[in-house]
Amino acid sequence: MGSSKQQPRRGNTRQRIQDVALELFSEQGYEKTSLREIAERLEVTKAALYYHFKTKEDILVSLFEDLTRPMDELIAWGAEQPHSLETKQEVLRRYSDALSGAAPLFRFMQENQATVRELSVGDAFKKRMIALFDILKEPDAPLTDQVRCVSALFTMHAGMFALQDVEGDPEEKRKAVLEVAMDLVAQAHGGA
Amino acid sequence: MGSSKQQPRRGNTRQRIQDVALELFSEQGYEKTSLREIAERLEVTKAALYYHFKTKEDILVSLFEDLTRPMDELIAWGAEQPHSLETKQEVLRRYSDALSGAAPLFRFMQENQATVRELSVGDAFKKRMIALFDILKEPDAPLTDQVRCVSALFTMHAGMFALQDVEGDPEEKRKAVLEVAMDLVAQAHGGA
Amino acid sequence: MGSSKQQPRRGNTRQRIQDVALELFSEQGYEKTSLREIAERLEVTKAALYYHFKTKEDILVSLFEDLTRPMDELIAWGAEQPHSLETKQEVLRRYSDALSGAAPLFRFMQENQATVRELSVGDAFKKRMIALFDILKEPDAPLTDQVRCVSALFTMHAGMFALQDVEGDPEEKRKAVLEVAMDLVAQAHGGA
Amino acid sequence: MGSSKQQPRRGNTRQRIQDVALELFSEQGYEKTSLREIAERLEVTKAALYYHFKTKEDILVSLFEDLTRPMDELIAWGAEQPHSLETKQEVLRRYSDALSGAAPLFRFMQENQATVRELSVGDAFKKRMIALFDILKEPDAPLTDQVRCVSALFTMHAGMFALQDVEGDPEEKRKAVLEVAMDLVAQAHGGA
DNA sequence: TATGAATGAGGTTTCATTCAT
DNA sequence: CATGAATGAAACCTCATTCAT
Repeated sequence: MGSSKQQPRRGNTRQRIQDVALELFSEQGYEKTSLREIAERLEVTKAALYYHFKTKEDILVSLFEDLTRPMDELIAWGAEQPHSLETKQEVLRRYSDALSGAAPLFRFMQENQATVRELSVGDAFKKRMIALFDILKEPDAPLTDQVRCVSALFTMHAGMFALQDVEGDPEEKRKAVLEVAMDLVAQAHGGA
Repeated sequence: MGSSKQQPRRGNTRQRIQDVALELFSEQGYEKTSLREIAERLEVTKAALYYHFKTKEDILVSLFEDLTRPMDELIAWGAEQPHSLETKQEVLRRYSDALSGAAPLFRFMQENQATVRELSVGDAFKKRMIALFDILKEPDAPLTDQVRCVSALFTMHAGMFALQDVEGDPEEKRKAVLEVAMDLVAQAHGGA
Repeated sequence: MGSSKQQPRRGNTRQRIQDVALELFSEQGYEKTSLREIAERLEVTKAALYYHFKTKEDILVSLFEDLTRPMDELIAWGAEQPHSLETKQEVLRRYSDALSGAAPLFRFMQENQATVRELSVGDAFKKRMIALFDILKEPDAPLTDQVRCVSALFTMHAGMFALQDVEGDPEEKRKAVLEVAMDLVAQAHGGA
Repeated sequence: MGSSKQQPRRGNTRQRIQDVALELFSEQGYEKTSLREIAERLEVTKAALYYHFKTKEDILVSLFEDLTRPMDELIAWGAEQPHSLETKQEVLRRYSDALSGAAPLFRFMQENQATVRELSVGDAFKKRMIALFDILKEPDAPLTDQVRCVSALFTMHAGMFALQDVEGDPEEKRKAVLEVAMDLVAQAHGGA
């Protein structure tokens, strides 16, 4: 407390870097966000960033690892359940929750696909998508129903951001998005 | 004619720049594609690009303008039709055609949203999306149906790329995507 | 003519970069010479260096290629001659001439072996040494005579610099160095 | 003793730093070896190095001082002896022994002359060379014989490394090198 | 004896852009 | 219609070093 100009910088710097980085990455994109910018916001030198992370990409990787753990667990759980509609719905419900806990990261992923594709997190992300897709779709579903499942996924990822201009409270939007996704998956499940 | 060793290279350089640029932009992203790279592929100097285009962004703008004209016309037409289901379906059908004629550009738009948002084409793109959305949705549609319309749009844009790993012939995929989009819009129309 | 501050910079920049680089590399070493330093001496920006050379190492490579051509030819010639003492002496004589035409480069090579070993020119240099060694030594020479040949080579490379503190005219020093080298090789030739 | 998981790590850290540093310096060169690298190999932090040595250069200086003491003594002894051939030969013999006890350091000195020249050890090394040279050569020896003495020195320093590719057992190589050096000095002594 | 956290200076490289020819 | 030469800004990253604990 008090007005010491230079507080002793406790052990939270790593976390603060992640916070600022995620904010900037998701606002401006990965390439357009320079380490200088991140450092300046934190009133730290660039070299300090390199004390905590080996490379720029490493910052992103760390964010991804920290924020997508719940999804990993969810997918692992889902993959072991029976392929029933109930399972699928439960997965969607929980996925929706997880998403809103890591919204900025997913906005980032959505809007920086070209960049992310070349990065190691791109692979991880793609694998997750495929795993989810395999949970939602029936083994020999016709093309149309496969599209429905993909569409459900996209709707959940992009829906929130696309609805930013639409008036209404965020929680209601989330429910609406979830409902449409559930619907699509239900149709695909029935149509098999 | 005469004894030119080089390829004919008529007044088509501008076009060739656009072709290569679109290919690279959509493959690697806008920021990761340098003018040097474009120039090298064309076996031309960077300075030559500046004879044909004022800036890097200008290349992108020109691509956008040239390739989205059909959509502009479609939207203008659609906005004047009655808000019937038939109109909406007709718009979706024609939009699907237009999309497959400019697939790389749309892939680019989809995968570089963060970049594009700051550029002038970002605005134009967003306006188009909103215009389309206004054609598809009923004026006072409930949130869920609005999501369905947004979802239909996203499905069309992203569907093709998302289905790259799924086996099947492209034209059939396109039809499947269109069918799901039509379905969503029909539900939204009926549910109003 | 006259005192224009900024002469039009003719097509000699590449050459001037090489000159300055060689001077600095040989004075201070490769790692301790920064591109900033080279650029400043030439009153040019760092980026200009990159117009003419792809990397820092490339500058060195170009120097090596340009300055060691005569040696390559000499070695190629020597390899085809009979293994007589006359051949060996002729090679030494001509090598001594070639060396004094590229003295700064060889001083650099001598004094930056650790650095150069990791660089592509290191390999080229080593190969040349081995080729020369093979010309000078008899196929089954005893170890001592092999050492004499190596020693002759080293004497020629390092001799000039090591004698900097000794008083005397450079041309005479060169002759003395050559004489000792010739002697060593003659002993080795006779001793086989 | 006790249940320490780590290696004993007594008060020998200073020594271990020197060992690793010498290994890396001689393998990669002084500039290319960073303190981070040394610290990592020792599983210690960079700051720990600064507890034992004031600067990076200090590590090198300490190595030099510790490893060249025998030579200092040898040179001091030699300077007081009569300038006879026997003295010279004795000096060479003992120098050869001393060299093989500190081979990596001398390899380092040989291969990093450019770097070392600016450092304090450079001076010390040069002074030693001159002192040795003064022992080996006759006061008014003709240029050629001076070259022979320099050459003898170079042969001993560089010979071992240059012969790495030649087959044969190290101890025999050392003897061959010594023999050639003795020969050169004998010629110089006789020729005066 | 050592570490954790940070700094300041500087390194090489890349980029979009300009302009005289 | 195009090139050759260059620039200024900025990028990512590494290094030796410091200091409170």
